[in-house]
Amino acid sequence: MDCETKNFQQEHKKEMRAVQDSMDVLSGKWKISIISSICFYNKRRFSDILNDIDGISNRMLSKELKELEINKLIIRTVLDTQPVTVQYQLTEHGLTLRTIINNLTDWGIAHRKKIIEK
Amino acid sequence: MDCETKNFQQEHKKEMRAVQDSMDVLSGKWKISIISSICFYNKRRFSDILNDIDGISNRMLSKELKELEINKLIIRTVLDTQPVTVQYQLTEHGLTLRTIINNLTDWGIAHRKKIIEK
DNA sequence: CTGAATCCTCTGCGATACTG
DNA sequence: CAGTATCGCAGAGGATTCAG
Repeated sequence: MDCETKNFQQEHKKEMRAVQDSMDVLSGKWKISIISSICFYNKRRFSDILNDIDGISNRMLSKELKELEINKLIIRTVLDTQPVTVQYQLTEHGLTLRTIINNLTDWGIAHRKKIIEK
Repeated sequence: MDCETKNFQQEHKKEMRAVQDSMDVLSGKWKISIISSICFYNKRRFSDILNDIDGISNRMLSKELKELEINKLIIRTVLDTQPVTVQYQLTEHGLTLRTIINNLTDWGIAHRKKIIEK
């Protein structure tokens, strides 16, 4: 393998790794949807997210939110209302996902059209 | 709930659904990586994809490729070499994922930096 | 309201081996 | 090389109940 070809390969290896790094944090059935919900509304309470996402259980939502918090993508804030409510918002780092969310939204709409028109 | 608030809510409901439509097709541990591999190289053979992605088994690759083909994201082409090789490439529709792939790549790189610097 | 805890089910996915 | 067939399991995820 000549040098050019080798560099070509390695360049893409790096990109592949980057994609996989993203997926490590974002993959799973719910993460993207949860982030989207918070992203669209800026701030969002637990029960609201629960309503936004069709089919998710509170058990799952709780677990996923915790992971997202550990990964520094969202911030959890307890409001001292009665009864207690909890608000989630994206961190600055989490906000950098906004582009991806928007792309996914657009693509989802386009994809649905594509499927229906068949 | 007043009318403005209601429209506000429904607008986002629609976006939420769009995101979920995307995820229906793209979620899972491997799909995005597979599409990325094909996307980066334009055309890619089975065994090459197998090498690009760390940890995937041929069983999984085969299954995922089939699903992507059903969803009209990739095209399978059998080349009459000896022994047979099979080439995959993105459809026009699949190519519209390029933006998302690129964003995921960039985000993955940024995220890794973020994690390491802590 | 926002979870944690428990229990149980189901399936995504890995390992391995075999075919054209 | 590009799959298919089988087997088996860990962990994802549902339902329900309890707690602060």
